[in-house]
Amino acid sequence: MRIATWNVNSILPRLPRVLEWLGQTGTDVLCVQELKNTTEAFPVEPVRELGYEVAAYGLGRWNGVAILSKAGLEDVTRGLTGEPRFDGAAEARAIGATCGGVRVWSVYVPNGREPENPHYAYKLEWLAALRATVAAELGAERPFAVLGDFNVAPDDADVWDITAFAGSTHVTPPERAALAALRETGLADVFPRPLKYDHPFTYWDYRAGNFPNNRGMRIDLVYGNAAFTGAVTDSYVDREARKGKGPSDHAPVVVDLAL
DNA sequence: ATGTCGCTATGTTAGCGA
Repeated sequence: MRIATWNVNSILPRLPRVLEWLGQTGTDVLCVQELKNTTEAFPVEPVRELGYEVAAYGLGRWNGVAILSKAGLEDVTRGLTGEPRFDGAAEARAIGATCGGVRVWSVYVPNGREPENPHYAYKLEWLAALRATVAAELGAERPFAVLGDFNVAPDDADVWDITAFAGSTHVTPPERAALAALRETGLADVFPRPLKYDHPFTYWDYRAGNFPNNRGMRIDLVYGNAAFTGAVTDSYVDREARKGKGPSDHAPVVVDLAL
């Protein structure tokens, strides 16, 4: 089974590339983030024509997550248990489903903006709710993984230049501690191969030639339990999908499993 | 580092988020 995660930065303008990529890679289960649209506006038909079932969760112009599967799609859950709101509003940042016996969550963790911004406290609260939701669902038997845009670089090596991140979100100790607490429920980082350079980045800002200069970050992650990681045969970042006309600013992370 | 992209309303350009 091939499972992947991809922040597409709006599903409608990205649809041609997503469809082409699904056809090329034969991905069985794709976790999508940043739909930037409502559940109802998700382009279900063209995805269905490729053989995928779709579970989408979008509330408007921001956020939005989905799971596309041709391995079955059951027990869909929208939102986290005890999920915090921001500025009084619910946001569509998490969706879970069981696909061919594997429980997957597609998550889009809040950005945090700046450490002083209320969005940063919201980010930490959101990660705590993710941990609680995961802890309640985890079992030893069933393969389980949380995939998505975590908006946290787990290690200094996961950004192109740690000195450029002084005072910034994505690298602060509380954010990294929240990831560590998530792993402590029984999950491990499925570390992908880079297809180029020494270190796998998954996101490069559109501006300033960041992609050609490889000024990237590894913030799109796959956290799996032992039943999941024990079945992994390969994992890589498909940086080819960041190239060319009209790409997302994120590349997909692909995981192959002997399941 | 802030050079781009996508979205919406204030609407054919500005402001916001990332």
